Amino acid sequence: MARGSTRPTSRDVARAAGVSQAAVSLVLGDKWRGRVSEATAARVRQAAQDLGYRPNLAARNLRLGQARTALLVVPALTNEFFAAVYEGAARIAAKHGFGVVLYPSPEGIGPAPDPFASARAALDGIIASSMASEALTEIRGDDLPLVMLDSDPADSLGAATVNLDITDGMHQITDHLLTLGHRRYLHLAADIDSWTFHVRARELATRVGQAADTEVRTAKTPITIEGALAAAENALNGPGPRPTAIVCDDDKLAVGAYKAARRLGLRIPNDLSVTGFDDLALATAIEPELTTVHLDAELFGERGMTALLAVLEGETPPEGNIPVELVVRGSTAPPRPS
Amino acid sequence: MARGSTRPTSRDVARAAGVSQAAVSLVLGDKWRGRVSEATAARVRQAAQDLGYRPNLAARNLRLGQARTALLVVPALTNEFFAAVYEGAARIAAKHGFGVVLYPSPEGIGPAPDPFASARAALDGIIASSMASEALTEIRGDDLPLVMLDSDPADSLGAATVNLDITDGMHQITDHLLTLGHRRYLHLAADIDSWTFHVRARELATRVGQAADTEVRTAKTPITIEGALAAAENALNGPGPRPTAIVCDDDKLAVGAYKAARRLGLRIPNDLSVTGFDDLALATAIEPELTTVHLDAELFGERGMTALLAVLEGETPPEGNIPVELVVRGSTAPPRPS
DNA sequence: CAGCTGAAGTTGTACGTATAACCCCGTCCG
DNA sequence: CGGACGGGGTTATACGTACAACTTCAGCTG
Repeated sequence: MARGSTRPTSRDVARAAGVSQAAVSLVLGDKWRGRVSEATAARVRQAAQDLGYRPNLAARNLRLGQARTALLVVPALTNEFFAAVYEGAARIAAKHGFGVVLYPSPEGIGPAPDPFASARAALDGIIASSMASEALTEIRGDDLPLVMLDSDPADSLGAATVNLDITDGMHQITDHLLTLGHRRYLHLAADIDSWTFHVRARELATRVGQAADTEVRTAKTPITIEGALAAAENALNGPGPRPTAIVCDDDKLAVGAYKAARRLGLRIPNDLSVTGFDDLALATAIEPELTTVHLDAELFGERGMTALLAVLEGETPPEGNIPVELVVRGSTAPPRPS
Repeated sequence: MARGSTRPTSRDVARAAGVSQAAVSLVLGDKWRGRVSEATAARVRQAAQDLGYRPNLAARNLRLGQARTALLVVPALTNEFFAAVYEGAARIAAKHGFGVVLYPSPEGIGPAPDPFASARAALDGIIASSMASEALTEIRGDDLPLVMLDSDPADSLGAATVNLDITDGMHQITDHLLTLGHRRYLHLAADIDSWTFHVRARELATRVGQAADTEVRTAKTPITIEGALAAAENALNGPGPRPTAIVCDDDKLAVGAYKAARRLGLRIPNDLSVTGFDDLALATAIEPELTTVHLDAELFGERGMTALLAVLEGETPPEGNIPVELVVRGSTAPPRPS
């Protein structure tokens, strides 16, 4: 681990500037007004510059008893949505001199080998996205401040929660499809026991159920294109009259639905309408472009970090869901008259 | 920043177990063989468990003079490719008790407000992916160990480099298309001054140029679907006989090519062959599925971290490019006989 | 039984920083 | 002219850990 010549410390800077180490700390910490003369301050800054001095973060954190670092726990970073959440969170964090370190889920990296590795970075707080709380308690020390994204506000154990307005998103989708005249639905559902997906299923069922002569079939699948393809094809081939619209829990599932439709010779949107959820890059890559609910993932991350910072300051984080918006593209149309 | 009751320290554990702080450090650091009795060791571990003790990383890092943390610099995390690079790097890092912290490019987060924020975490080394070195020098202290991914081995200023075998990837593509019989090519090129993209252009030109009666047109575009669409449409409408194959620097650009083809009423692959590069999730989402070069991004990240660890140990990192593989799907076919 | 050895600890210190508490000296006021 | 005051610093200390150097004592050997 030999780092050639050891890095200069504040003491080295002090020596070079002909002052005490404390003075260096004062100047560089911007707390020198009325304590150090303008001239010496300038000398110190120059010396720091010349030596290429960088403060030792470990020492600073130790002294201050805080790390200015938050942990973001996400299921999978390769999902564009969570990458955007990270970027939003990191942007706000940077504004406050905080860093964000990632823990891409127990699956992605494996559980920490020993109990200490889980505390890899010194942490001030945790933002957990779409996570079951069991996995969390291992990471969370005893009482690390916690903000939960995308989780049931009802049982978040006192942790602050930030959510997208999923409910409204589902309402917008169903209203759109009902207005177009669809009556027979297939719900291509993510096979994950998670709050958001529960909400989606529930809202879809009740909302559609309020109209007359409607029917909702459900097919569960892991969130992969192949899984969705198989599930959709299977469900579309099922008995009884074929659904005219597929509501997918996720854009990726919609891609599977597209492929199933193609296999069965159904044209989208003429023979079959398909909707997604998330509005990932995928949505506009496929043909026809996907009608889906746009989620502002970056804003989601920003709000999460804002909430965490509030908690750290002892304030109550702001309430309120983040609005979402249905984006109507080419994958939905009125059902073919039978 | 009040964290209710302060966390227990090794001294608290010592008190609880009736030993000295040093003994705690020994036991928990697994260096106690022949220094502490089995019985006391057990008592210490129990006490640590009971108190929920987590060592203070800042203090440990300060003591050891190392952070066990690497910085990964990537252009944009929302690009699935770089997210995968991260996961690979993080996996290897975790195995060695290292953490990985991200710096998603000057663009993504903005330059660090003050020179110190750039050193947010205490770092042992840097892995920079697809970056110009200017942006780096600001972050890199004076002599932080550096590994460069996806950069010109010839002018990496002594830093270790790890690369995918881009050259071979381009050869595989061109050989595939030449064998199919294509003679007129459009190169949809990323408008970025970066090593990889230079290599791609160069290899395409020379390789295709070696065959008789061939022609390569180039259209530059930013890496966005809309940009690629515009560039491709424009180029396809250009004067002279129309290209029969579009070679794209990137899968995302291929999506633009698909859209251009659709607009012009050209069917893929019958009227027009299209190839990508990267093999992102996009590649199998679009129809027909894209013939592209598969890059193992995770392995790329793993190799990058392995190289960095080697440098940190004072060893010479392993050489050799990572092999890539052409995946032939449905977007390429022999050109229509004219 | 003096001296040595090894087990089982303990004491002490250093890492680099931030800051509280102190100090010195020139000025100004009463 | 004594003392209060403030500008411009300095000295000393603590944060929590890891580890080198020391201590203590029981058991053994010659």
